[in-house]
Amino acid sequence: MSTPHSPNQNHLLAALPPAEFERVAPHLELVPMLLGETLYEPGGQLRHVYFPTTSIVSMLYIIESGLSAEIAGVGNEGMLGIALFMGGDTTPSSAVVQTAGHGYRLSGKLLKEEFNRGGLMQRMLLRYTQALVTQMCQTAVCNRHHAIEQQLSRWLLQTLDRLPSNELVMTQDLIASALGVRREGITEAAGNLQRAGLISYRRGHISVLKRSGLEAHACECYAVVRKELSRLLFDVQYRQDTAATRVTATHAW
Amino acid sequence: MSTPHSPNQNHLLAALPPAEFERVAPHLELVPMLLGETLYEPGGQLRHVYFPTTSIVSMLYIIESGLSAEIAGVGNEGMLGIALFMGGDTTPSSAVVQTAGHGYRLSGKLLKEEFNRGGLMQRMLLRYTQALVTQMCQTAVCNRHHAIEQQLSRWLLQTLDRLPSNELVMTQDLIASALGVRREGITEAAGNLQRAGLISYRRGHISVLKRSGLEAHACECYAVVRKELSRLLFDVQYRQDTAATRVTATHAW
DNA sequence: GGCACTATGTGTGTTTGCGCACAGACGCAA
DNA sequence: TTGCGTCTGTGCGCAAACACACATAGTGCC
Repeated sequence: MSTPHSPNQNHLLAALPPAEFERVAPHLELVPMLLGETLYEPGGQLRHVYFPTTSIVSMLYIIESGLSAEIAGVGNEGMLGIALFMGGDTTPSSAVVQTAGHGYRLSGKLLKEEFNRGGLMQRMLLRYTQALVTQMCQTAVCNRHHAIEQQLSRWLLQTLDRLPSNELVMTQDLIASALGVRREGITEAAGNLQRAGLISYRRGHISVLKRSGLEAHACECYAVVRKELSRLLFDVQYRQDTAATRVTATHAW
Repeated sequence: MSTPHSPNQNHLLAALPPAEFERVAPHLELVPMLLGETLYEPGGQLRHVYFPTTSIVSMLYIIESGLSAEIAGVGNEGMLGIALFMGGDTTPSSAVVQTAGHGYRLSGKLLKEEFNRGGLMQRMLLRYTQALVTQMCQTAVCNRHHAIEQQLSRWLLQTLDRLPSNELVMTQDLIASALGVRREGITEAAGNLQRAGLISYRRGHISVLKRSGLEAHACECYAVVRKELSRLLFDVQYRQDTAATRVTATHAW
């Protein structure tokens, strides 16, 4: 990537008030996040939190039979490692990089200290956590009641929201294991979407052609989650430097 | 009920250190919670938080088609109204009384004040929230991968853990809408469990005969959630009065 | 006791998604 | 170019859960 990296590419970091940002900034560590890399193992001690910028990470549960399901995705709108400030220090979920890119890493110790100051950072992290909880709940309901094709549409839209272009690098196999369904199920659903002219793909590359059509195809879950995220993070206080303004302005929140 | 009521019947309240308990105790209001009563409407402003003692409340999502799914249950181990201290003030979920009983109500304003002091109350509420999140995630995975019969077993066990006896007052219809499946599906699954000698029931009353058998029948989700709750709330500081000791001692945490 | 209401049992047919098997097709690398 | 590995398309049969319909059996109420 030739694009210069900046913590402001992550919405949460960009939203921190100056004093709080200055305190953590020197400790933010830019790290590449490779496709398939495991950030957290279930039950493992969380040493760092991650603020994705150009990467996307799946939080997923893996059950005894080996099957898995994504319970939430995290991109530049959020962070990973919530269990740290929630006090649990670990979670039963895994975190796996779903789209390669970069992110900023911060030591868990520092984050906790900052959280415990009880300032805007705390307020923001808690509100983000609530948005994440909404996403998890909606996923639970979606798993129960919606068809694969609707879920695929939702998932594509959610992924798209975290990327700069309308193309995602993603095999059907990966999508299937994220949604917790068979690969063939995705082949069929994606085939329908392609025939409807909404997407097009070739071997690991999916392009979204008609976003609006995809929205119409998706279940309500997409809109609910997006709206709730927007509501919860809209009124957090934004830093007044140009970078933050630029980043946040690119989104319709 | 002839049993005397006490805030200590709720594990979270019982775990508060004396100073914090004394501050909120005068404002705790004992309220009856009637079967089917709606505590929170989706999107509605949360005025109070609830600490169930003998009642059980379902947090559920209702989708456009009218179908619903429980995403978590809350009994005397927890509380309702998390969105208040998370900063959202409202959630897209409903909260409906699933087993009639009592609980203590506290004004949202007071709870927020106490939370913002940053003391043990905050620590405890956040840890409980993480346990609740675990429950929600596990529900999401369970919805995806486990059969109705396993889910029913899990649900019965979770409900049982929140009740003093081994009998639950519950129609198949209610269970079905909690699990988000058809009533006939529950009839069939419950029939199997009954034939296996694990439960017995008659018109709205289910008795668990062999708890261990039910545990063997249930999916892993039950154990994961229970273990995580235990881990997260084990080391919270308990008040040293007899009531708290009694209440906490009745559970194998 | 009789009645109405509601809970439960059961049957049939349909749909969705799964499991497995395999064929083709694309893309990278030698 | 050739070849191999991986990704994608497709065609079965099968099982789980759904939708709908209706029969039967408790329970409470008058």
